[in-house]
Amino acid sequence: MADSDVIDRFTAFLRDRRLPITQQRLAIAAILLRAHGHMSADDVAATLAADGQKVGLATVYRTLDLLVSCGLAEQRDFGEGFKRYEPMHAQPNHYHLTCTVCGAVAEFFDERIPDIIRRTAAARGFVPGQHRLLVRGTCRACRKTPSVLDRRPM
Amino acid sequence: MADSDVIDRFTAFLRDRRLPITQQRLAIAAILLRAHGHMSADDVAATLAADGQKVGLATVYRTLDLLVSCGLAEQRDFGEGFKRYEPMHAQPNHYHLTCTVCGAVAEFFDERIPDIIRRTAAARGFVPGQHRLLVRGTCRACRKTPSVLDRRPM
DNA sequence: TTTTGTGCAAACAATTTGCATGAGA
DNA sequence: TCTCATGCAAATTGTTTGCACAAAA
Repeated sequence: MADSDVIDRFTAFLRDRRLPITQQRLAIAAILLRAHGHMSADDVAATLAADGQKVGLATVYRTLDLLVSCGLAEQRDFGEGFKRYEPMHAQPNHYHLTCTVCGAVAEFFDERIPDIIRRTAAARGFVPGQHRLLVRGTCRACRKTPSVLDRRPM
Repeated sequence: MADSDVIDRFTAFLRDRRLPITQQRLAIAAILLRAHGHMSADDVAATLAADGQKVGLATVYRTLDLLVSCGLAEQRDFGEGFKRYEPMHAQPNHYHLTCTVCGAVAEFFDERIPDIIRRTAAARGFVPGQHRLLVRGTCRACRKTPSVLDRRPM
């Protein structure tokens, strides 16, 4: 639950691999893991900069990779032309509703979906791994602006 | 059904907008629309080149955009770092099973999924537009190689 | 003959990499 | 002190754009 808990998991991971526990790594982990949204590498760097810490973008990318490797974060692609990183303390398996007007991302889960996938896959001899479901649309707040800007890849 | 049918729709679209019907446009449309898979811009250019026709990559991109605009193709992002284009003569709404070993893409559809989405969205005041479901895993043929290469964005 | 397209090369944006220097253990 | 990380700048990759020339209407 506590932030420090997650940071501890990260430091344990680093120690385990005999990798230095640097200020930058801790700062980046703190920013991403404390965030509720889905941040881009740039978002992380900007937050860091706003905080007075200047960390190179390359370091941000490298550290985000580490967080992904140890399972504390996941890379996401919403088809925006860049990637976002999602902290993994949330539900392990969930789907996304993204608003094409304001960019807000809401999450939901329905266990019927993995079930449908399991059956469909089994019927074709396909062994399913991860899956994702992305729904684009308009959130309650933006309802008035239906958004025709939906020519992005799915 | 016939290829020429789809090409006709494309030429009609061009004529309608008073846009020139060029050899390159016809060649690109023919290649993409005849394809069963999901091709990248590079794939299209390579096929064209193998055919003796040399068309600039920029033209390929521009024409693929046109095909998307007129609804004959859709842009897809499988998280590979580049985009693919899918001809739209197939089922209008379907989901993807992609093999992380060989890259094969299979399609399926299950009407319970749009249903679940409609209900979930309604419950939150979200107006759903398009949605997509992507399942990664291992296809029957590649079953023996479970693929640990799954650190790509979802 | 007047659009609009095409090809090429340069421009771009996100991400990665090489390398000299600096910080952790 | 030895290893590995960092920062910067250069390199890479997919895609887009500007512009002189060429093809379609």
